[in-house]
Amino acid sequence: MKLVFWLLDINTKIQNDNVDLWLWAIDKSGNRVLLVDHGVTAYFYAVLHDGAEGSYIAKNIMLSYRSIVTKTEIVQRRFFGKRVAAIKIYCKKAVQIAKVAEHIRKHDGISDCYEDDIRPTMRYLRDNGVIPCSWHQVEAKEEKNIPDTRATKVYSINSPPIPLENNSFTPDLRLLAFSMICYSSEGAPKPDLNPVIVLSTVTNNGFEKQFVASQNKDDTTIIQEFMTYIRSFDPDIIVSYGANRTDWTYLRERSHKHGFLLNFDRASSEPHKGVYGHVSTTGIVNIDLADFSNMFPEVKVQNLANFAKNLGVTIERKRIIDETSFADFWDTPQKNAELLQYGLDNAHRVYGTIKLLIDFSIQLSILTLMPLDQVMSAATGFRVESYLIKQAQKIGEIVPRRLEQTYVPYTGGLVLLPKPGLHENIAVLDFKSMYPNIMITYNLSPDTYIQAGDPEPSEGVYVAPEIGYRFRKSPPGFYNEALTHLLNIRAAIRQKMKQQTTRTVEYQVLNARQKALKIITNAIYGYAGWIGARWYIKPVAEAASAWGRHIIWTSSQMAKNDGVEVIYGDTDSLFVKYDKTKNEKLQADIQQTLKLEVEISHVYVRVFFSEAKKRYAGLRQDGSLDIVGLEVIRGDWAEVAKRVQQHVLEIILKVQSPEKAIEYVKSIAIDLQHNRIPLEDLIIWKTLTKPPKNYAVRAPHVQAAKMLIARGARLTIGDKVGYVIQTGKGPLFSRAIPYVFAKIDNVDSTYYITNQVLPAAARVLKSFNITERNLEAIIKEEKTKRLIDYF
DNA sequence: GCGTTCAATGTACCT
DNA sequence: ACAGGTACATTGAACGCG
Repeated sequence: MKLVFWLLDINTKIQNDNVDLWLWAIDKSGNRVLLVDHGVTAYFYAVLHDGAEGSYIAKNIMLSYRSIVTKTEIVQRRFFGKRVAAIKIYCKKAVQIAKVAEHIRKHDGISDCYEDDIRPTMRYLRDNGVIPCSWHQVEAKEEKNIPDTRATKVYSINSPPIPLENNSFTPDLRLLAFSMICYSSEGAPKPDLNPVIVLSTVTNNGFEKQFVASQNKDDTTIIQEFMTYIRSFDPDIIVSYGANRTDWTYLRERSHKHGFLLNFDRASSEPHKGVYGHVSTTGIVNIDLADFSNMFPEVKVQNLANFAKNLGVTIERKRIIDETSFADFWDTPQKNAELLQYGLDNAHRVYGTIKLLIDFSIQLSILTLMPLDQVMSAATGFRVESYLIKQAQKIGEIVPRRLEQTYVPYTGGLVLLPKPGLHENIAVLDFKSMYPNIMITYNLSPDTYIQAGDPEPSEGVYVAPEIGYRFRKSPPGFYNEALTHLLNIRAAIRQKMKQQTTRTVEYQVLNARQKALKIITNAIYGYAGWIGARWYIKPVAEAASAWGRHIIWTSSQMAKNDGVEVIYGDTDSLFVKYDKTKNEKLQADIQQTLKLEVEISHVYVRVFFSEAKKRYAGLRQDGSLDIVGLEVIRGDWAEVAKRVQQHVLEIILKVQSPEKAIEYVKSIAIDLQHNRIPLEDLIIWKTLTKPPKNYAVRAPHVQAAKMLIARGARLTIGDKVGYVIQTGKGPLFSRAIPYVFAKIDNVDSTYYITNQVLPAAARVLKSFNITERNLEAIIKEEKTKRLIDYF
């Protein structure tokens, strides 16, 4: 029978060395179905030496490995752009590939073997043009003997599915968001000791359900009921915040302790570690919102509440209960209701957030061919690579192996020295998608690079400035085609979006798609210079940045020659004095000379620069402030210092009165002296970048982390530690204390004045001849004045 | 023994 | 585990001085 389905998830099933492909899907009637393909082809390439006798070698291989190799073909392919002849070697079983390739690699006449390291799921999707999160059609036969699976029907298929043309709509997916609370009276909960007390769930039909441990904190029943509930609701997607790191392992260990398995997924298996640090739940897309955090660097302290709030998902209740208080809330009957509500709130936060991000995830999955449950947990480099592997197939490029490479840095973008002080009417010129466009214009790609000493091709070369690397002008390289493709599709989508007046579902999908395209496009330059890349060729990235420097430098010279004052510039932007006529002429000249598009992204009414690069503040025409690089937007300064600097900047840029700014700084300093600033505004957050004992110096946040760990907290690399500085003798690090243990009366207000508020304020006021010393003196003066008043 | 100087360490930012 | 460029605070050893 013919079956039309939407592909939700894909996994391999290995039984007696046989690799089957399992496609979890939703059919047109909304049935959850499983398609099993028993006939997956497994192959790899053995690239031949120049002039090697391919057919002879192939015959030999067939003979030597006749129990394993089923077929060989001589094929023409490309490898780093070079034409190569290769033997495509088909094996009976996918599990044998790596071993066979290892042997054949050493054969006479074979230069190397490739693509034995491509995962069977990727191979299947790529070779057959099957796309995750998309509709397909296939000839299917009902199969009865696949036990232990939760699917309305199980089919076997003998030929791969064919994607349908009209792919745009997503079926109604069943979504379950959950959040877990554990009981621990001492420090971080440990699965061997501490029970799960509350499991809260919210589903897409608006239904809330909570599982609460018994009075004596026995979690046997709730974990079982939680699983029963999952099985009966049968979600397609299960979402959490942080479950890949904690909840799944925790629940698993609790279950095992009680003597049962956490086997709620559609194949009755337990959550298990997959690729890219991801946890797989077979047949169910497991999404962890914590994996999205690098998309939102503006959220400085990563947690569910901040994350949700940043996206506009707010819960009416204001109270956040600290993890360390869960036990107290459980033990105090009057607080029970609040604890339960908090759990439910979190499940709602998870649900509200994934609703905003699911379209993007789906689009990224479609673009990269990575299954939906992997794409968000995969690092950028692997997403780019997955996209490139898909593209490589189209041009017959063999996928290189990942090699151990030594890291050798190269020169990057050019940053111009800013002109310090206040400037009026400043236009910001931006090169649109600079690196992608440079790579297209100069055909920078692993397969167009001409190695030093190699002869120049007849079609000519582009020579990178400063470094002199050469790239053949034609044909278009692998990256060139990929980038052109990405940019063109994105432009088309944005055009389509412009035609839409209302925010339809289609608009949302288009928007998600263009975002996915954008992040992949922008990451290709970085990928090219990444030593972990399969297609790593350092000169490609090096040449792109060399052209970038040349372009920004030349443009700044052109501006000067046109009588346009240049205030600042960084990599792909130029800050210049605004003059409509002159700017537009410059824009046109740059475009003509340098072959890259420039736009005037905005004009500042007034902009402030200190002497430092990468730090400035600009006043926009609508009255808003852009603050860049300064303490205000840094996560490792106390809130009080950031607020002071923000106000100082506003006063300087709007009112333009340093005196008023000083008054303000003074008032806060005095508030600090009198402990009138709440403790939470004094917390300094810093990230642990290694295990505390590995630090070479004694740093405040490390000391604070050690104190937290001593009290049972679970802290790992990447966690933020919040501390405050207390009064006392000795160096700073000895006076740092985790903010949860701190008391406002013990806070060292002098530190906050001299090392936080004053430097932050002086960063701006120095340009107006007010130094930290001045400020300090003014504050002291105020203090004595008060004393005199007092006496 | 004490204050000053400066490289090293560490973190977070910009494009 | 996409790149390099940059600012800045704090530590801690080296240094100079008395």
